[in-house]
Amino acid sequence: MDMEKVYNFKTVEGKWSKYWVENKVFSAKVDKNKKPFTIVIPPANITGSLHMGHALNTTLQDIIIRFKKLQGYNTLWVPGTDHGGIATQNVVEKLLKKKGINKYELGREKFLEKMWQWRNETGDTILSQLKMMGCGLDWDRVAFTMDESRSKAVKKAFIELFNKGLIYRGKRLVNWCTRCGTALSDIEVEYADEKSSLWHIKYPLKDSNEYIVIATTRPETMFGDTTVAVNPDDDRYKKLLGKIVMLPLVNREIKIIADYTIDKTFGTGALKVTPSCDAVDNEIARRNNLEVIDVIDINGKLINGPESYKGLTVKEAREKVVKELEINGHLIKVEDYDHKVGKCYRCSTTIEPLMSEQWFLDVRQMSKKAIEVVDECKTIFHPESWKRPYTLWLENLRDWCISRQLWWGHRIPIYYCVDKQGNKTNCKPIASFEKPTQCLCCKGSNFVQDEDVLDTWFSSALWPISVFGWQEDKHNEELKYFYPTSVLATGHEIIYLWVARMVQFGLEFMKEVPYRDVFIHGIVRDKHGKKMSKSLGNVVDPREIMDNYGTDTLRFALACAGAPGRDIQISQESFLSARNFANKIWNASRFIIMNLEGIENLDDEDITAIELSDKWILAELYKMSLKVKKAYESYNIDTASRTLYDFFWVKYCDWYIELSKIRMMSEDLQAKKQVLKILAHVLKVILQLLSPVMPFITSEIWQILGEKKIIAESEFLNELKENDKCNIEKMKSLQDIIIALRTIRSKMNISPAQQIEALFNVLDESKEKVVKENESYVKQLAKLSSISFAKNIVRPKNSALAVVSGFEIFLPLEGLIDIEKEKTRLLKDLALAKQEIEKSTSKLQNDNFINRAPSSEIEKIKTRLNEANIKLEKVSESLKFLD
RNA sequence: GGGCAGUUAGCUCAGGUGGAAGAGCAUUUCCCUUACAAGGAAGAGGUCGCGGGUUCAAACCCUGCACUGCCCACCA
Repeated sequence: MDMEKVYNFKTVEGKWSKYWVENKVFSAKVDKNKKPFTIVIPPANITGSLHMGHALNTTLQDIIIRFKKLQGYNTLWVPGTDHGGIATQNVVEKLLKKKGINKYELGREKFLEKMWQWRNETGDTILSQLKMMGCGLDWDRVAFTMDESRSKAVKKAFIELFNKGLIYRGKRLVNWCTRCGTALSDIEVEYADEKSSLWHIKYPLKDSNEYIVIATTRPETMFGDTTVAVNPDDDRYKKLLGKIVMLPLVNREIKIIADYTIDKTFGTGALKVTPSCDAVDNEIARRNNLEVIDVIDINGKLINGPESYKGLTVKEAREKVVKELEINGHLIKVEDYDHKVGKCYRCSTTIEPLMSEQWFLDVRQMSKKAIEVVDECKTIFHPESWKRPYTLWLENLRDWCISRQLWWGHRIPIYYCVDKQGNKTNCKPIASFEKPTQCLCCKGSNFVQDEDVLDTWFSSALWPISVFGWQEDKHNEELKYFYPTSVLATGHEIIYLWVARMVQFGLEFMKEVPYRDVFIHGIVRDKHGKKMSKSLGNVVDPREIMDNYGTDTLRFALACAGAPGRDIQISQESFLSARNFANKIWNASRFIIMNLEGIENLDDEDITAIELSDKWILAELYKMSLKVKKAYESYNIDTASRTLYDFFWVKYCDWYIELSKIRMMSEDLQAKKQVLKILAHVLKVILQLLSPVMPFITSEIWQILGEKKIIAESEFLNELKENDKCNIEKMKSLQDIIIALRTIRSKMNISPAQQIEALFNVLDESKEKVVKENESYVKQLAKLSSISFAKNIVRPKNSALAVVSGFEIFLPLEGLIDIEKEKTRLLKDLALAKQEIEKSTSKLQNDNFINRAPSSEIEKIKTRLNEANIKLEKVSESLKFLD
């Protein structure tokens, strides 16, 4: 077998990603004899190309899917993309704008053609990137939130909800983005700090010289004021309640009323109430039956104010109002004031709250049920700490504004009856899949469809049921088998936008939660903890990492990067160790494979552990395997990855392979076969356990090892239940000796090529046997020419000393030893021993410790004290000779 | 204003149920020893944010506080 010295990921990765797709390795069918394990991918927006967030999200899901497949589940991971509503429309709008095309001039139909063209040309970019990443998705099931079937699901859901009376139309205060020209739901508004001013304005009382001062951040909305509100307990204003004030500049009469929500301590304690521009004010107006006067239109320009203001932008109007108030002496003072201003989550334009006719979804019942199922652990958050934010959000949720004044999206399946002139009649609108033929009220046959489209998250919320064909009429086997899905993996930024809504819709339409587990992972940040963004220029492009270091490297680095639920910081440097790990795997495997050449009949079935090192590595392997599997099961992907790394590098390579070298290269074919069997077995188990994280390199090596089934389709090898802890302890003694001797060699600068002899003075007879039996280990790894065991050995001149594992070891180093260095070393040892004696003694002299600590703990301390005492004695003795 | 996380070696982070502080990177010394220099061996580096408490024993449990980050919220 020809294996390069440095792992060449490029050829390996290309080969396997192609293989998995072409051979439909991850395709799944209903199979009632097998348990399903299902994940639906969070559908990426079609504007997207792979960024670190996707890379993390999909890596974690792929790890879970591949692990479950190895465990024998019928796994299914459904791929797909999202049409992405505003985000996508914005991208195409911008592209057209560059070409000088305006969407309104183009018209709805032509614009949608452009949208579809764009979607068809670039919308699958991210899917091909997921293939490159090796994601074990079922590529026969690619879904798109706006394909025919998913569109049907959206209509079906809308019609059902409408007919239940849960979807209603109403004029309400909504979040309006003047740039996107659409309403947004409450969660689509992001708040940003903005430096502004607080203007204190005099509102004069009618027929009086008195006035009340209000404080506002939005003076330009004053033309929509319908009252001034104060707290009923505010002594300053009690006498003014019910009085009339004259609204400055327009001299309209408005009343001073009391409302308990007014904060006496803020501003002047008096609030100008503009019900059409502010949610709080709107509430006050509702409670007090106040008039609502629109002052800002959907273009962000003033209406209904004085003639000279009409058509001004908010900014222009503000400047003008302030100036006029100042001239008229109404402006008392202007304070600097920082506050949060709502911004569109897609284009960052300042949101104007304004009155608008929209479709709303009544979420009260759905929210209640969505909270219940999480309380009852029908769906479990990992980590659990996300349960509370989820619940709190649902508890305070207001009805969902689901209509958007966009063109790209699912057009609302509502039809209005129109008369011959094309004007809407007063007949009841009809929710329907197709244009109705006859009006139920007036028997008319002319209809127009609602112009609006649905919030993109409406179709996302249906994802776990729509991908399994809930919308299709035929009896649905797939939905029954694969739903509820097993786990949803996502970052915490879309718990509200998406996760909660899927639970609501899943319960509403299926009477069953959409997934058993929700695995919330962190958001990828740069090495300074900043969110990655193009504007900050701190983006680490996963494709670049894949190109430079390989996909397995990217995946491993991400898998290790953080504990569940915590944001992770990642930098170029963090990929180096993963890259090195891949190379280490390659070379260790290459070494085993080289030695396997020409050896036949290596059967996993009859592995016999002959030596201590064999028993030890099998015991460690068993321990590690349990730990890794448990970690995968509980979504502790970082623990699984790190455990594998450590085991492979330290236990397997640094110790077991090193200890096995002699036998591996031995002339004795029996001995050689025996050790290679274990080496190969351990390697295979590691490869299997690691394959979910690093599927490429493990698949390749697995194949080179001669396995017929590919690793992804293999089943976990049985661990040899070698779990005798005794062997781990025995090995520990030997390792301690080896390390002690290596330390001396290193301190004395003895070249690795130079073999030295060692005299082992036995202090603890119980250890003698193990070390004697395995003295070759010590000789080999500490590079000794010979070891002689005896009792009461006299210290040879010019020798170095190690007191370890029940031995006093002398290394005669005539001509090599540096007496001063040895002295320093021993003095340090001595100090440590003294410290230990002090600590242990004081513990053992403490009656409370003796009475209350478990006996095993007391024994441990006694042993420690004993060893320290021996060390102290032997080291001081030795120091005398050095003078 | 609430809620949630975090604070451990120079940097990035691990540390189930409390019993002598760990890794990677960086750093020092030695070594191209026939798998790997993207490597091997050895070392240096930490009063585990601060103050109380519980306990024989606290990085870990309880309680204050400080700082950082995130999310939510109608102080105009």
